[in-house]
Amino acid sequence: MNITIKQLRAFVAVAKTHSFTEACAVVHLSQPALSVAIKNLEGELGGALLSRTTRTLSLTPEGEAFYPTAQRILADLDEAYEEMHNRFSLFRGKVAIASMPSFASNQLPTALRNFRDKYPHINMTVHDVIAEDVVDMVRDGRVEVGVSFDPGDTEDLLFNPLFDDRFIAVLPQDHPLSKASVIQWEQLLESDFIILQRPSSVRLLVDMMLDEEGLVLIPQFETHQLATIGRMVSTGLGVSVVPSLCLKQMTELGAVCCALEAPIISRQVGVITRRRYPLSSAAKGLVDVLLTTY
Amino acid sequence: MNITIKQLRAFVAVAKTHSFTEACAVVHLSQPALSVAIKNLEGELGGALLSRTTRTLSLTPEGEAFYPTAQRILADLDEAYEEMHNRFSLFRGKVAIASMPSFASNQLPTALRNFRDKYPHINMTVHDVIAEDVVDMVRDGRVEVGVSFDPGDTEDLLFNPLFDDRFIAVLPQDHPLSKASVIQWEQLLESDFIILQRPSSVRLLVDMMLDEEGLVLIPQFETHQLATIGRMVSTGLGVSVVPSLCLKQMTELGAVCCALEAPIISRQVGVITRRRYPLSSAAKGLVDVLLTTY
DNA sequence: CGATCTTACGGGATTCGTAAACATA
DNA sequence: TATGTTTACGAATCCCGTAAGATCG
Repeated sequence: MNITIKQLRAFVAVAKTHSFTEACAVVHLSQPALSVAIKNLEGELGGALLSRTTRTLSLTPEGEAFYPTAQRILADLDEAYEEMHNRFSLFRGKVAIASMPSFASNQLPTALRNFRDKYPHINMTVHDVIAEDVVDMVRDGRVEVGVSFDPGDTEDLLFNPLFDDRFIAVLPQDHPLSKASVIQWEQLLESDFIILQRPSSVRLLVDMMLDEEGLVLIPQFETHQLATIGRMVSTGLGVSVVPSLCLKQMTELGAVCCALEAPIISRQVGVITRRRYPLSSAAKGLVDVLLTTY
Repeated sequence: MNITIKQLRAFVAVAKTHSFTEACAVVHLSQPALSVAIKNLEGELGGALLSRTTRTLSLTPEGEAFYPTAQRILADLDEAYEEMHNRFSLFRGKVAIASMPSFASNQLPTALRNFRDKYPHINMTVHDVIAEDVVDMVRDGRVEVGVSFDPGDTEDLLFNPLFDDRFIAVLPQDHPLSKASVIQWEQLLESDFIILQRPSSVRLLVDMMLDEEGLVLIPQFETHQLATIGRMVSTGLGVSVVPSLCLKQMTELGAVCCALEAPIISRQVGVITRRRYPLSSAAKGLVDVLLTTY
């Protein structure tokens, strides 16, 4: 079978206009070229589609049957072509991103806003999940882009750092240390402590660090929402530590934030994508926006 | 847009096999040729469909989206191609024929049998209507082929004669004329007469002829079924005239048929088709069978 | 180093447009 | 005869296959 799309277009044009001459203009072909195109198509199909004398032109019954089919195929093709063009030109498409909650609620919105301004017709899905799940979702392709801590040396993932996230102290406004520029961990542990519940990466990191330093933390309160911590601290129930990402949020909730050291706990936050798997144009655009926004 | 079907086939083959090398065999192309085909397709669409290193090959998200579409288009095309091929090769298709009742019930069945034997998969529709309606149905395209009397010089119809149909006398077996080889109209009119009711072409023709010859016919019985005439004649109710087409039928019903002359009423029976409108392959085949069967 | 895809290039087929021939109302 | 389609043919284009180059595991 050796049908070409040009032949189909030629046939549809002739069938539509009922004239070779008029169809010429439609397909941008000379009369003879169009004539042979139709002839070849008929040859491929095994019989005549058009019955033509110099004065009358009509479709054969077979041509009549083929006409809507040819139209449908061409329409389908054109639609697919448009669709692809739109995707590649980022005029439309979709992309899914997963982000750890702290980033999702603090920095991500402005990035999304930038992206939306640049590519208004891209459909987006945001998954607000804990840091470990971000990595998993990227790994098995449920999202193309993730924002989380550096997953370390992995064979199948790529990590593009955005910034350093270090832990900061969160204090009530009337706390004795609230005016200090830098606070030591040992100083902080003297106050009642509010901290995130166990499965979170923040908690795990803090536990690990304290263990190494030989410090002991007796949590007075545990919760699983950063916002709750902020409110509890600001009402004077105790102190806490959160990723610096959450500084703005904590301040808004009425708490005071201070740098924290000895040791400085910090992790790289960045964009995670799959290695050896290509990104969609939309995802490339999103990664680009993320990297330039921060 | 300059996509070609070959490019689509190339893409689908690569996407299916996940390998250029294997796909080569499928599309009967050399590796480099296939490579440029894909490259050109990607160029047309505006971005990459495949992500390829020397060891791994995967679809981009855009390629993933395009793959089923491309498959569908190709399947649609192949199906249309098959369909057309089948029609032109008379392996399948359909044709409608209209025939006047006398021919439909006497000669047509064997022709249809021949046609069916030759082209077993062609769908047929037979319209058993009076001679005038046959012409009308052909004229406005409700059927492609008609069998009827010569419609005369018409601008829009073609007539292909099959045979001469002359009127014959129908007599009871014990009728005095039943042994004659030829009967005159005047002799026949001496007996009681059974004849078809008015709108039929047989009746009109007979009336017209008698008028011209100055003969008078007083019908004893009128009916609108040829079979009824046959039975009435064979039971001795009277005599009649029918087209020679019906000879066999009349004989089977127990009547005797004789040639009739002075004048000989005859008309050409033949195949009617539209002028300047092409026939479908199936219709051509049917006309061919009709012309060769008689 | 081996397997695989890409680039380079010459030959061949296809297809185009111009010009002339042909056909029908 | 005039309009519109087909055939003929030279030219340009496109596409293929061979050979060499590049790249990843």
